[in-house]
Amino acid sequence: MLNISVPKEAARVAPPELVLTFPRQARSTQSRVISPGTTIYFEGFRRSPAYRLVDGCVAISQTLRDGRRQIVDILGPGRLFGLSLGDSNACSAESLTYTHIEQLDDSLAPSETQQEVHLMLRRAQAHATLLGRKTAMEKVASAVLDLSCQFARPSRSSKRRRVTFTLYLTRADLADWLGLTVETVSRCLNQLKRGALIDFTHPEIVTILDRDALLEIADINGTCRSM
Amino acid sequence: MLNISVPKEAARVAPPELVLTFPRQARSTQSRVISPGTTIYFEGFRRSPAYRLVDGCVAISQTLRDGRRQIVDILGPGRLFGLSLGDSNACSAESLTYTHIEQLDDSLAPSETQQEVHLMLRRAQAHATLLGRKTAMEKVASAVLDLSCQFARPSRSSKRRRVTFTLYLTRADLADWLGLTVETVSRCLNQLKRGALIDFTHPEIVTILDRDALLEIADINGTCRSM
DNA sequence: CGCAACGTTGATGAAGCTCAATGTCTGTGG
DNA sequence: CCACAGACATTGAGCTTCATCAACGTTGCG
Repeated sequence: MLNISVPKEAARVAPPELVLTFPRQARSTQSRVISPGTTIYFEGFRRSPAYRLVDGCVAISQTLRDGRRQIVDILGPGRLFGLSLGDSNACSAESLTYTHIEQLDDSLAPSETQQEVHLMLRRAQAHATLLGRKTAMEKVASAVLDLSCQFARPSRSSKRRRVTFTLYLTRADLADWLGLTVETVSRCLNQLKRGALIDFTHPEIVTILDRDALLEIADINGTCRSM
Repeated sequence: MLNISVPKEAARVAPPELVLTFPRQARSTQSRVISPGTTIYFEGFRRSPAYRLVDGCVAISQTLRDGRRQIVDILGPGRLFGLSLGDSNACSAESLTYTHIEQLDDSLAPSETQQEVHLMLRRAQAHATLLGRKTAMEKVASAVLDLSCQFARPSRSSKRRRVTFTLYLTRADLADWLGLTVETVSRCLNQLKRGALIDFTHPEIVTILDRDALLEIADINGTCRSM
């Protein structure tokens, strides 16, 4: 007989009260700062407007019926999102920190949105390769490099190779992004720390100590290497 | 110490002689049929023209340095591909059977390519969720459903629920698509067969016997459910 | 303080990988 | 026609990686 067990997991569906609504307001560009953990739009619901992420961090995710969640992309400053075409959102979007977003009006140059969609696609493909074919260690190294590019702080002394960035993702977010568990993510990060490839004292402020070694492990294929 | 072992695997990089070249020819739509296993364009090389898949099956894939391969999408009749923007291909494209493709000229309605890019993105996101969060059984069920939609044969008697389709992918291709191994794919397919959800006598002609049960297992999120 | 959310660490278990043997099908050449 | 080779698929046995379960540490906040 066919005996298929669904992984048991508490339903982890986001509470719908948190969904963001903009006050009605005519014409001028709507801009606002939202708190960590705000759902900007929700998978399956009527399509939302598009946004520009001015500052902060947003996770784009999908959720299976039983609550398993997959973060499909992590967005940093400058990225656009909510550009889908259908009449419902394919994904949810959630802020991971205080985040400044701007609602896009229709006057945006189409080439800009087109470029963003292509970027999303390239990143989604690279991420599929990561999810399907990389080991836990490789996944974590890739994630650290990707995030260091998107969230690098202007290094005050510019001592080369020592990029520091804020990790807006919790270990659980990282796990949902990388197709791992919290524990595995934690173990990998600490292994990288012990190996002196990265450093952190607070769990959310990470410094890259040996970028080349990380690149070596991550086996990155262009997408992030060039970032 | 940091002890990261790379999965051992023979380099599986495609032989470059097989790369497709079109004969130079002015203006008229170029159309041709290519053999199974032909590389239409190669990851990292100068960007190719775009194509329409008239008939057959094409795999879009990426490869890690050590040869691990991830198939990022499987295309059936009607799909467009090679639409990337950069100046090199992010992925390779390979035919999996005798495949009729048409080179697109620039006169194509931009809305059509735009729609295709959005479709690619939606599918890549759904696939990321599959790769990161589904079990082997769920992955295989999802794949069977997806392929049955893209490659369903016109059923002669239209007895409902009994869709039959040609599985152009080998077990190895399925494994590379689903982030599994050949053996696991084979075991799952045979388990579905023993459970009478699908049937096949030849390994490449598959019949769906219980679509609802497959949907139940696959936990599909819209993308394919609606197909 | 005491609770809640998050992170770390260790012990154990299982899903899926690896390795190996065998089966099936197709095409080729004697 | 049959033997054989090669590619692909199946099946079983054992092992590895990562998930699960559990305990404990840390931080921040009412």
